Formats: sequence, structure tokens, C-alpha cells
Amino acid sequence: MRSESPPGAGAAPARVTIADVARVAGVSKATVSRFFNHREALLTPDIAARVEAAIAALDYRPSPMAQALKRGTSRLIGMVVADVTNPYSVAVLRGAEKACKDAGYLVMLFNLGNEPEREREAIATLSSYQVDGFILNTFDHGGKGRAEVERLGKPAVLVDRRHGRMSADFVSLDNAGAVEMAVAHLADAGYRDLLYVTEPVKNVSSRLDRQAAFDACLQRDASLRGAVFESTDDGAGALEQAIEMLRGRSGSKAAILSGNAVVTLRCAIAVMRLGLRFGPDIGFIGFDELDWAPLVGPGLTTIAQPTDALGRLAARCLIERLQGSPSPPRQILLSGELIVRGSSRRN
Amino acid sequence: MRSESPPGAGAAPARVTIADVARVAGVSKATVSRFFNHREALLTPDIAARVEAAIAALDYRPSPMAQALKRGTSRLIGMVVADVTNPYSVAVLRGAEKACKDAGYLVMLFNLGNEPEREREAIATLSSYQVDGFILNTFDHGGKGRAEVERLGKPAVLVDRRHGRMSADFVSLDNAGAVEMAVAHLADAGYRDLLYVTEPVKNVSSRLDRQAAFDACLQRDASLRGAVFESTDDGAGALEQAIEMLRGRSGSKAAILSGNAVVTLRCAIAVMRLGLRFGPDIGFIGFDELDWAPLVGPGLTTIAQPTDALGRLAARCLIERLQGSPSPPRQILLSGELIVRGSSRRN
DNA sequence: TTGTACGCGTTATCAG
DNA sequence: CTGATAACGCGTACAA
Repeated sequence: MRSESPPGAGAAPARVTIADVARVAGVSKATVSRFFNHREALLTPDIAARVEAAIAALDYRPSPMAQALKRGTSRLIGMVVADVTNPYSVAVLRGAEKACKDAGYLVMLFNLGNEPEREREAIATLSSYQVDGFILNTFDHGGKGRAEVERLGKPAVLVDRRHGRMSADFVSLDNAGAVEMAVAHLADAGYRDLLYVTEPVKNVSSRLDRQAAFDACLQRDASLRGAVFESTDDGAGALEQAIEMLRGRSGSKAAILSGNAVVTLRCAIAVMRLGLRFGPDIGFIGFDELDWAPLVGPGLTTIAQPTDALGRLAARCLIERLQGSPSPPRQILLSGELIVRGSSRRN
Repeated sequence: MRSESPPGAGAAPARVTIADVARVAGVSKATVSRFFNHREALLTPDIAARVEAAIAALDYRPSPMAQALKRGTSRLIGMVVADVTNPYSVAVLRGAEKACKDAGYLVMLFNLGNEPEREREAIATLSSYQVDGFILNTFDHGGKGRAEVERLGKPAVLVDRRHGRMSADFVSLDNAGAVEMAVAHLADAGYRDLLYVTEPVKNVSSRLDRQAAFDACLQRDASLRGAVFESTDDGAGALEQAIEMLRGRSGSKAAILSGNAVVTLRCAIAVMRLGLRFGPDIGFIGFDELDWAPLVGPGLTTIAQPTDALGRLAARCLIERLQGSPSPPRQILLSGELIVRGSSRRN
């Protein structure tokens, strides 16, 4: 025989408000408000104690929505990801979440589900919840996202993918450095003919950067040959052909550099289907560390990204801005780590 | 030389409110509000047109926060996941998101990051944003989650993991059916000695259900032997030992049934380390389909869960409740699909 | 130090 | 059919 809750299932238990606390404590709403916002000073110990007791008794929590409405600020950070299915994004999200939590912010996530045209909607929606700033891991779809953010005048930080000339902080892997490291490692191992396999480059800056770095490496080292292949979801056959051509040209001196995790999967399947052995028959390095990398053949050599750090940094960066540090846009690049396994050893 | 936006970086562009629209349209706020909520009737064409024009001109959007404050309902659905890192949870999330979007709801996600004790906090936080209901994919940490939800009187639906005696809708894989299917398949293929490997069962209902079903299968079929092994993060050695013991007893008639994706990874590594071949040397079926399943040895046989459907159903279920359907708690079980690959063929 | 009154953006109610 | 007004829960000048 419970007292507070009416019998029916969804009986609304009448949110406890600041007025309730005030009544129970025998003070005014303003006093209760002060207890939260200026707690240190301004309160007679006696009154403070009464308020505190009432709060505890009623299990009162201020409504963030009402606060946001009044303050115009919400301690909410909007994060929009191109695709939650992507482990990279999720890892970054976790890092960001941690940093935000530590600073008393909450992350509100919007997933584009790989539909670039929803970016504007995402930003608008998050903004309607008064988020204080944005962490963006998206394509810049026709500059609409950037325009929307700038219109709102809220700070944003870009992760992994730069947007045209958007003046915002940018946090990412040092793609050029990572590519150089990978190419050098393959060259050292004796691989001479390289195929860089990437998803369609479109406007994704990280893909552009990686490909540009790859081209630059080739131009710098005349002993290397190379080509680029754009892999699509349904292009399994084409990928196998490309690998066969590569092998035809260069035999066991051929190696693949994969631009991200989904491409790595496609390459692994293609190589398996062709009956080739990673390492001796064909070298391989792939962007993004994978939990199953040790399982394929002699193990897949990967470039691990510091995803957690990237997320944390993005969040910290944004939060600094929120607290009003007016420094010019920063660009923070973190180094990748080469995790060497059998696929980059020729013997 | 832009006109609207002041020079400074974070200049607040003063949210456009319903009052602005009213002023521009030359009507009262109430009229504008009516335009949104009762659009069909009640508006003189002339006035309606003026309001519409003003809305378009100012790009006005109602503030969901103010609406939630006033209405007590937010068209927000709170989803709490034990661990976003888990691809299963993410897949379910996506399904739920789609269904919610179709119904005009937005999903607000809270990630526990594998800290069960944060469940209460998660629910309280989401509730403070006036979410209309919950989708829970969590452990029931000391019944606190259940208690909190019931106190709030908001509907909830449980996904994959049942909470004690919480009276809520439950959406999940038909675990018993899936286990039976897997065991039957292994038995048909000639495997006789089965090792069920699971993460520590704790209070996770899906793990309990799977293990119980496994035990039941063994009791039903006297020609089968079986054992259960609890695998932990740092117990790689122990797992290898268990597999060796199994092999010692039964040779090539030994098979593993893995309870989820993370265990599958551990098993694959252990088997590789032991130099065994999946299929001929040791049978294998694992819960959860993995994109890399085709890559390991002759391919790993898996039980694919209809994650998208699970998410969608959970959301639809919840939304039905929100629209006030007072049916008793439902329990919806979906069948898994056995994806047969080489690891469950003895030759 | 504490209380009163008003505004944040929206909607419901009640007159007109 | 339209407009004024109160109220949602909270923060804060301002007055006491």
C-alpha cells in the first residue's frame, strides 16, 4: 500500500519543483535557487541546512530544460557523427563523453546514418536543444553545415574531417605522417609496388589528405611505384582484379595500403579469395586498428589511431572555447601508431 | 560584408521566438501557436498565409525545450546502453532511431560505459530532460534501475536483457531457440562434446537464458556431452587450457559454442594459438554475426541476430504505450539466423 | 540575508 | 476565428 503513487500504470508522479522545495523548507524559491548557484556564500547556515534537508527529502533535481531556457546555455554538447556504425566514430565519441563528463557537460548525439543531407537538420535540431557547441565528425555537405554553425554563432570543433574553409578547431590523426610511416615501413620490408585502396574520396578531407600524402611519398622515392584504387561497396570483383594486376606487375614486391577499416575488410576478403598469403605474397598495412587484425593470416599490420585522445581533445578544445578563450582556430594533429604484424613481412 | 551577423566570433544571434513571428505577421503569439498545433482548422486563410510567410521569412522553429516545459512531454525517447562499444547495441540503436524518426521522436542516448552503477544516474538524467519513455539495454543493477523507472511512472521497454520482475515490454532474440538450433546443427555435423563459452553470467538475463538452454539441450540428448566455461578478459590462458582439455577428451568431435561476439574473438585467438583448424579439428558456432567471420580459417559459423528489427520493435512497442495502449506487458522474441560456414563442418 | 516580481518560449483557457 | 493572459520551472534584478 504505497502512498505516493496512484494505482494506474503511467500515473504522472508530478515532478518535484523548486517551489515544492521552497515550501517544505519554509523559504522562497529564490533562496533555493541561490543554494545551488552561489552555494558558497550568501546563506545563513540555518537556512542552508533546511534547504539542503528539503532537497534531500524530496530528491529534488533542477530541471535542465528550464535552466537552459532561462540561461540560454545548457551544458550540453552536440555531437554529430556521419555513421555510428563506424567503430572509429564510436571510439572518439567515448573519449569525448569522458572529457565532457569530467567538465560537467553532457553529450547529445545525432547520427547521420550516412545521409550527408541530414547534416543541416542535425545541427538545427541540436541547436534547438540549446547545445553550447558542436563536435562534428561529418562531411561538409555543400557547405550547409558550416553555414548553419556560423549562423548560430556557436563554437564547433571538427574531428577527422575538415570542412572547406570553416574557421573552427580541427582535431585529427596526422594523416601525412601516418602514410609516410606506413610507406617507409613497406619500403624497408622490400615492397616496391604499392596500391592505395580507399573508399570514394568525395569531399572527405581525411581521405584526400591520405591520398595526397601517398602520392607525395611516391614522388619523393623513385624506387617506388604506386597506384590508387577506389573501392566501392559492390565492387568486390574490381578490387580483386586490381590486386591481380598489381601482382602481375610486381610479384611478391606488391603491397596494399588500405585507407580505413571497411576497406581493410574488403581487401582481406579479396586476398583470401585470390588464394594469396599476406606477407610473402602480398604486403599489407591498413588504417585503423581492428580487434580481429591478429586473426587474419600472419596478422594484419595496422595504423592505430589514438581515438580516445582525439575525442578527449576535441571535447577539451570545445570546452575551452565555451569558457571564452578567443584564440585563433587551432589544428591539432596526433600521431598514429604502427602495429606491426606478419602482413608487412615478406618472409 | 554580411548583414545579420555581428563581427565577433560567438555573437549570439538571438534565437527567433514565437513573439518575433507574431510581431512580423501582425498577429498574437496564440495564433502562431495554433498554426502549428491545430493547423487543419481554425485559421482564416488570410491570417494563416501571413503567419506562414513570417515563419518562413524568419526561419522560425518552435523550441522543443519550451514545448517540453509547457506540455510535460518532449517527444524524446531515452535509450540507455550498457556499452556503446558493443556493435550489437549500436545496431539495435540504429533500428530504434529509424522507427523513432518515422514516428516523430528523437532518441537521446546515454552510455553506461560498462559501469552498471551509473544506471540510476542515466535514468534520472534522461528523465530530467522529460523523455517520454525508455529503451533499456542494461544490467539490472541491484534493482535500482527498475525502481527508478517505476517511480517515474514512465513506460519502458527492455532489450536483450530482462530486469528481474520489472513489468515492462521485453524485446529479444529467442535465445532458447537459437541455442537449440546451434546445438542441433553441431550434433548433425557429428560433434559430440560441446563447450559453451560465455562471459561471466552475472545477472545478465540473455547469458542466463543461453546457458540454461544449453544445459537443457544436453539433458535432452544423451549422446551429447557438454561443459560451460566462463571466460574473462585476462583469462586467455585458462581458455586455451579448457579447449585443450575438451580436445583431449573428444578429439575432433569437440566443438565450441560462443555466447557472444567478444567471446568469439577470444576463442578464435585461442584456437589459432593452439594451432587448431576450425572445422576438422574443432567445431565452432558463435552468437552474433561479425563482418570478419568469413575471414577466419574456413569461415566462422554464426548466429545472426535481427538487430535492426529488434531496435525497431522496441521503439514501436514503446511508442504504442506512449499513445496509451494499456495492454499487459508483452514479451517479443525474434528468431536468430544460422549462418553456416566452414567452422561447423568436420571435413 | 531573504523575498517579490518578472522574463525565458511555448501552449491552454477563456473572452470577445 | 482571434487575442489576452496565466502557467510550465527556473534565475535574477530589485526591493525589503
